[in-house]
Amino acid sequence: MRVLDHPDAADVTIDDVLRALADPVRRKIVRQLMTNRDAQSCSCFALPVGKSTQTHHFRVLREAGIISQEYQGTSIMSSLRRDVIDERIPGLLDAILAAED
Amino acid sequence: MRVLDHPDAADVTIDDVLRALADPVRRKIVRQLMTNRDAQSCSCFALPVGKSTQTHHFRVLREAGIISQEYQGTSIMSSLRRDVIDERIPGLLDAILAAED
DNA sequence: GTCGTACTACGATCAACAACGTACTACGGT
DNA sequence: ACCGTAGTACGTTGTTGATCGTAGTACGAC
Repeated sequence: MRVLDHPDAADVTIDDVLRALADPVRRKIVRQLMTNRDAQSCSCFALPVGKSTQTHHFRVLREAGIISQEYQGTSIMSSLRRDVIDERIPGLLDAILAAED
Repeated sequence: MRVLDHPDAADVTIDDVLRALADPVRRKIVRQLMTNRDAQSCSCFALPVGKSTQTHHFRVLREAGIISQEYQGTSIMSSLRRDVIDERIPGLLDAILAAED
């Protein structure tokens, strides 16, 4: 069972977070994770890019500290690290969710 | 007297705004404009990049609708379009200002 | 008009990044 | 053991973007 590593809350930088959120595909992922609060597998997201590109975007989000991912069978369940982002940049996620894309 | 054009509030997209704010130099400009509320000339900003690069960053911010700029003599006075951003993406600027960079 | 200041325009370079396809791994089910 | 599913890894391509330097413009002051 592979394990993915996630940055500690203290290592989450506003720079990484904003760079990660400056892409519409990744914002779509985040928005879906905010509205459906449960962890979801990557294939639950109808993204307009190929599979390997999806992998890339999920990794960017994970490495920025925005989502957490853990293996569950052949799937990876992703969920929002709301506590972390709300601690580091309070209000950011809500502001982005509220604004229509 | 040259005139610079600015996007209408309605044309300001979250995509452009987030892309613009995903750069530390541009965030520094925005943060300074938020704390010193008056319009300031480009040379008031101690930015760690060359002059032509500064021009580039100011233009990105202006074209994203985040700042307005107008000529005043040989200088260009820049100010934050707080009303526009607060209308389009309420809470975003405050969230970014509050978070330490 | 001449000079200095403030900024722009243009062209170049280099790094970052989004996207893809193919080949691969890991796991569950049969 | 075999197959299918879910996702990764790797190498590549094309685009965007940050940076710079140099040359140029526009204005104010003298």
